[in-house]
Amino acid sequence: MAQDQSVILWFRRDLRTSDNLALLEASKYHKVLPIYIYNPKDFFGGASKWWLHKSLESLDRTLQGKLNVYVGDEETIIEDLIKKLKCSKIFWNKVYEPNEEIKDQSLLSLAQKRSVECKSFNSSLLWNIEDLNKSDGGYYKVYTAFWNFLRSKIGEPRIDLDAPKHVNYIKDSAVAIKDLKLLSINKWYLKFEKIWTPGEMAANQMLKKFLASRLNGYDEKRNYPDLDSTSKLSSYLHFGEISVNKIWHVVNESNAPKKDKETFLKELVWREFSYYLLKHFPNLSSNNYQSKFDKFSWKNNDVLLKFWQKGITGYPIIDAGMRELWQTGVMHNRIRMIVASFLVKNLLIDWRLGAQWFLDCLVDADLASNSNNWQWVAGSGVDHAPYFRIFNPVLQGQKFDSEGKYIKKFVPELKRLPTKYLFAPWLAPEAELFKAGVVLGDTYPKPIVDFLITRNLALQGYKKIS
DNA sequence: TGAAATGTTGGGGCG
DNA sequence: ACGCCCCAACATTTC
Repeated sequence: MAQDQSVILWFRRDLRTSDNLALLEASKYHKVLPIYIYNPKDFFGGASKWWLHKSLESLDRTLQGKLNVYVGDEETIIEDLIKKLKCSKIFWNKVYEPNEEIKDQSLLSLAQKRSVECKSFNSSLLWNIEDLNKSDGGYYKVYTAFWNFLRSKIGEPRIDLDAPKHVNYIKDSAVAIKDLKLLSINKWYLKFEKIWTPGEMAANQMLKKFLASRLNGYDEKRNYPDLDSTSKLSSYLHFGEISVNKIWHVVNESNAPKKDKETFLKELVWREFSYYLLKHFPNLSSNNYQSKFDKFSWKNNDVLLKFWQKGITGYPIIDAGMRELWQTGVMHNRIRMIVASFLVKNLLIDWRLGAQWFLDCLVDADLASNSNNWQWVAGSGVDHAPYFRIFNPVLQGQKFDSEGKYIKKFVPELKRLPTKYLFAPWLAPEAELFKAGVVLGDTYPKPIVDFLITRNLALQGYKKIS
C-alpha cells in the first residue's frame, strides 16, 4: 500500500484537512511534504493577507508544525523541492481562477520534463464546473436556469470525506509564516482579531453555530443587517478552511424549514455560478461582460471615491456599510448591494474601482464572487440587475434597518437622532439636529450628491449606451 | 435582491 | 340627496 517515497502536497485555497481530496491521495504515500507558496506577484488585499496569515498558522498547528512555507514563484520553488527531496509526485486541489490555472499549466509541463506525476482535484466547488454545459454545448448565463439544471439534471454534490487518520508529514527547511510579511506594519488588522478566528476548527464551529441558531428563519432574517442572521462562512469558504460539500450536506439534512434551507443552498450555488462564469469569461474581473458598457462615460472622481471608501457620504446607510467593511472586514450582503448601487449609479464611478476596494478590505475577498456581484449591480454583468434598478439609500435604510440599529452601531455620531430623521438627517429640523448634537457639515457630512439628480444622470448615461 | 411617475378608484367632506 | 373635488390607497407603467 504505502510506498516509500516523498510526495508533495501543495496547499493552495484548501487550508484544511477534512474533505481534502489532494491530501487523501497524498496520505496513501509514506512521506508527505505539505507546502504552501506565497507568491508576492499575486494580488492580495490587506484584509485577506491577515486572514491568510492566521489561517496558515492554524493549518500549521493542525499539521503539528510541519507545514512548509515558501515565498516566490511556484514553479521555481517546486522544481527545487523535486530536486532536493527527490519527490516523485505532486498533488493539489485546483483553484478556479485564470491566474491560478496558468500555474497549473506550467507545473504540468515542469512535471513532464522531470518525470514527476501530478494529480489535481476539485475540493472547492460542489460540482465540476467543466461538466455543466447546456445541451447545445453553450453555458448557462441565467442563474435560475443554472439552478434548475443543477436540481433536475445533475445529482447531489459528492459527499464530503473525513480527514485521513495517519499522515507522515515531513518538514523541510522553509521560512517562518511571519516571514511572509502578510501583516501590515500599521497593525490595521488588529481590529479583526477580536471579531474573527480563521482556521479549520473555527470554520467548523461557525458552521455549527449557524445550524444551531441562524439557519432557522434565514430566508427572511438575512435581509436585516442588524440581526446577525447570515452564515459568516464566506471567508472560511474562500480559503477552503471548510468544505462547501460539507456545508451543503449538513444544511440539506438539517431539520430547519425547507424554505430557509433552499435559500441558503441557493447562495452556495451563486458562489458556484460565479466560478462557472469566471471559467467561461476569464476577464470577469476586468472587462464588462456586456461590451456595450465599454462606452459608458464614468465620472471617476477621486474625491467622491474617497468619501465613499471612508464612509462619509452623508447617507447614513451607505456610511454604516462602508465603515462596517473597514472595521470588520465584511459587510452585510444587502448593504453591499446598496453601497455598490450608490457608487455606480449615484457617484457614477466605474464598478471596477468599487470592486478593487472591496478586494482590498474584505476578509472574504473572492475574485469570482466579487467580480460577478459587482457586474451584477452595475448592470454590465451576465444575469445582471436591470440598469434602472437604483437603490434609494433612504428607503432601503427605512425598510431594512427600520429601528436604525445598524446605522447607530457604525455611525455613532448620529445615535441620538430620532429614528424618524436617521435615514436622511439633512431633512431633520434644526432643533432636532441640535438636540442630538449633530452639526451637518461638521460632526456628520451633508450628502455629497443629490440622490434624484444623480439617479437621473445615471439613467441618461445608461440610455446613451443601450 | 427598486423606485418614481402616472393612472385608477373610492370614500368622505362640502356646497 | 347629489355632484364635485380632494386625496389616500392601490395598481400599472416607465425608467
